[in-house]
Amino acid sequence: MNTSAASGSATAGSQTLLRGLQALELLAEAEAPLTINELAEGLGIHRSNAYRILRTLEQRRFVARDDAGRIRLGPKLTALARGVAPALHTAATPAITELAYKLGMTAFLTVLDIDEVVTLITVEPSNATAIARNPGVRHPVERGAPGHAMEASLSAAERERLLGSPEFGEAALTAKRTGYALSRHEVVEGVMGVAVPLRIPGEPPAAVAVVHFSLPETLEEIVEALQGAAQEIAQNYA
Amino acid sequence: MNTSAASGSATAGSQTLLRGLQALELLAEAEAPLTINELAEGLGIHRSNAYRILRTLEQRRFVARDDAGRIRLGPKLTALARGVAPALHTAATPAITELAYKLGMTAFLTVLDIDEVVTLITVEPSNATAIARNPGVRHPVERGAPGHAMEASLSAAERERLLGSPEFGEAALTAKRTGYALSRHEVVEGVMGVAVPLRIPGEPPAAVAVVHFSLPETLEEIVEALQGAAQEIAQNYA
DNA sequence: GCCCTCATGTTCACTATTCGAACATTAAGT
DNA sequence: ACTTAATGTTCGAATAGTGAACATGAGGGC
Repeated sequence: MNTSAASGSATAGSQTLLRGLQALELLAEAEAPLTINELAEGLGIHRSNAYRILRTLEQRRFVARDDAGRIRLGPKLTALARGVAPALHTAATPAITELAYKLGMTAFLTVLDIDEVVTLITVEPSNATAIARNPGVRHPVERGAPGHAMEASLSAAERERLLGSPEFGEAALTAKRTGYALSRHEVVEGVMGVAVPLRIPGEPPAAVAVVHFSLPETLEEIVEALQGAAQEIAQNYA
Repeated sequence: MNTSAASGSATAGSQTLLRGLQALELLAEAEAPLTINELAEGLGIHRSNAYRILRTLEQRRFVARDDAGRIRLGPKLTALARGVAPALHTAATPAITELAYKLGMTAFLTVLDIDEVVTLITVEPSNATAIARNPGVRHPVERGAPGHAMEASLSAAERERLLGSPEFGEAALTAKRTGYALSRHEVVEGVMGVAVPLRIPGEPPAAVAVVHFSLPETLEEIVEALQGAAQEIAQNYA
């Protein structure tokens, strides 16, 4: 038995746990709840194994079954997600909120997860046209202002370790020089983003950003506000 | 080997997966990142097992190690949490936002996870004094207006299956009659909550709620706005 | 410098745990 | 009533998990 991992004599991982985690990923990606057959097939395992995994996930409330017996992620995961970078969350929420209302734009905080940008906090001021970049949204670093800003905040060695090469991208080099990053249409069509990096020792590389529909005249003001927010977060950080 | 579960001849769960999930819970509850020793001890397992579990969790990015080698939950979990009740999320976000701005109070959506209330969505209008009830916050059903409202929306049979007894609490009975629930100081000291139930077939019992510092004169208006939001969500639900 | 201690990480033989074919059971078509 | 399909469980064979013991490295005191 070797589904490409978890075997071999070297130091491997745990097969059953791996499959359980993959089950969670599968359920998160599926837009509709899955049946056991779909789950077993998706994992490439026998149904009876899927059952054992399911029981365990259910027992810990990571998943729940709806009226029709279909399997879906449980609210427990939302609770778990609260444990992601709690100190950063606490330090950043007020500053991001203030930023959003001050500029009248959707503001957010992102962190770098190896080679992916993950949105942690989003605040939409009431007057802003809704630009959905909800917490949990994820995409490669190469796209979008926050990605460029975070890439720019890495040392060559860090970049190599995380992204596999020490050579910075065009946009990141620009951001390294100017201290902020810009993007157009890179993540959401028709939307522009501005971001500044935020590095806190012990926390992953992060960025503070806002998005808007058009290039504002007041780019300098925006960058200043972003940098102010970043500083405030760093200071409030316990 | 029987750490109280995962053994026996009947239909049991998976030991390794169970421990992996418990590791995630442990990391979520710890306010600071853990060392491997702490993790192994917390799980009551040998260090070498903790390593294998850790490797697997790391491989899937459920956890990450910081510069000091300490273990913390990864942003991946925030991404996963996006898969929790996505249809409900989509249907509810606009209505909750509108509600918050209309009433000038912190508004939120909760769901019932067996016997616990979990907050899924929170919106704070700019003028509201910050009342932190962030997504993922969790407490027993017995406390708070949303809990009472959701309890009231259950049938006796459902209540028995979920909570172990078919006998409704005082507050839930009141809510059953009036159609909304009230609470004071039950979750956050000095804060009052108003909630209405929201049942959507295929989704867990939910509630729409707002919180405020004092009992407003306009309770009727608030209840009407809440009911309006609940209806809107039900209609937008795909 | 040297020795001691504590924390991290890996190896390997033994066995508990997982695997999956086969068997039940219920539901929905035809 | 017969067929197809989906859900759930059982049990011996085979594999993946367990933890004592072995490495390695980083301080800390003397």
